[in-house]
Amino acid sequence: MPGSTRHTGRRADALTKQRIVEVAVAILDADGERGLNFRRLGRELRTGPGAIYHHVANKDELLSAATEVVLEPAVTAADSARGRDAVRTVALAVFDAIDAHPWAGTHLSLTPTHSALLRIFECIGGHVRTLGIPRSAEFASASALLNYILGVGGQNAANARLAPADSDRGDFLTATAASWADLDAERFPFTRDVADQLREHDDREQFLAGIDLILDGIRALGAKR
Amino acid sequence: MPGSTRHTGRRADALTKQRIVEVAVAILDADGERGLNFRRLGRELRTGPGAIYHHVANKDELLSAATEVVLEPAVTAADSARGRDAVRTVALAVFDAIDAHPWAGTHLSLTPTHSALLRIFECIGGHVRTLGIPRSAEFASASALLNYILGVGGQNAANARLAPADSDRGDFLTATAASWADLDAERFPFTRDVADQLREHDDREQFLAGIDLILDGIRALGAKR
DNA sequence: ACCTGAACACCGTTCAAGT
DNA sequence: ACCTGAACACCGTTCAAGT
Repeated sequence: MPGSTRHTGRRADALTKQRIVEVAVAILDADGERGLNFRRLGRELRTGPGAIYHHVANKDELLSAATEVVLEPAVTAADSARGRDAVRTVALAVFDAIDAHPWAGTHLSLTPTHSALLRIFECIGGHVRTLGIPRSAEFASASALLNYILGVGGQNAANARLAPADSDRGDFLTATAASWADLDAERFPFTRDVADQLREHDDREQFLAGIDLILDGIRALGAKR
Repeated sequence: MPGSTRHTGRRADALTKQRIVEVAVAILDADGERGLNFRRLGRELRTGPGAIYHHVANKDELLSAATEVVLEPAVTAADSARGRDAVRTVALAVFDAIDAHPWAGTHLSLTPTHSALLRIFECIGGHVRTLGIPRSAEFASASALLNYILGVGGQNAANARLAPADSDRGDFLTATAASWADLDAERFPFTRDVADQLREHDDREQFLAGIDLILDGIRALGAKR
């Protein structure tokens, strides 16, 4: 029988960091960060809460490891994307990962030292370097792109918390757009006017438009030289 | 005697939402979000934790009110900034508020519905509207600016948590720069190279450089018409 | 060495009892 | 009407006892 063992202290389905993180990701995807705790994790892994600590140092490390798992496609994109679309490719990969796993966006926004960010930053920087801008502007340009990506990611994550996965996202947008259209005409003329655009916009497309604005701004630095 | 009262059920120094929020801001500034709890708040206000709930609905509302207070200069800037520097003015006001009160950056990143953001968005949008870009691009452009501002704010807040107020910020930057310079030369050529720039960069200046990149990108949209 | 789960510390929130 | 603080529910984390 595969996996059969005697009943020693160890379990047949040995607890590993990988299994713990997998279950954590499933809980996070189902119920968000609020749904994840060591008692529930223990229950789903058929053990006590203390056992988890033999494999992860604390909840923060667990969240980081879970974030690493769901950001894997983005990091892979970062390691291999080349050419003029490299930034758009990796940016979209990050966007999609956070869209599918909003809790990861929150964690990344709160954890600028996360190792995935370093590889994404490197990818962005490598591309920025091909644009022929002054050396002194490279760091700021790459940082601007990463900060924008994290900003959108954080907002997306927050919006996902407001409009839970099971609720209708269209209803949520419609309600927000309606409240914008109702704002005081004197104080909020712009916001009132763009209420329609909010209703019909595509998050992903708009995210890319922002990336393109920054890339255009960076290219303009090169042209000025 | 001013303020003297008999010892009825009410207190001489009546509990008000304003006083509660003031004390909360002081605690948050001193010890961050981790330092704020209802027991401590009660102690400093010479009452029990339950009394707070007569004036604020819960901790989230308390954090929002505290954020509102420290973002007041930014919101004022948003309501009055005019002309070509309007976006830079309001962006810097937000930056400075979060720099002085990092916990507010975290809360804003997590709360896209915060009323202060609406006024900042309106200010940004009003300026974007003067740039002569297609109507269809206005919403995305204003959103890009706000998302960038919130992204930087969130990162700043996270960095402040990593390098507490009392520690030397120069040491922190030096240590991070050193770790970047030590990265694998094959996999992280860009990050290694910009380690020096990290060491010497000015956060505020770099933040503005990013705002300018986006504004340049937006202006390019107008030129294309 | 790894697992177990009771216990500890801490915190948001509620509520019955007070004035 | 507002205040008080004990109590409840919940959770991260530790640790003595097990195998």
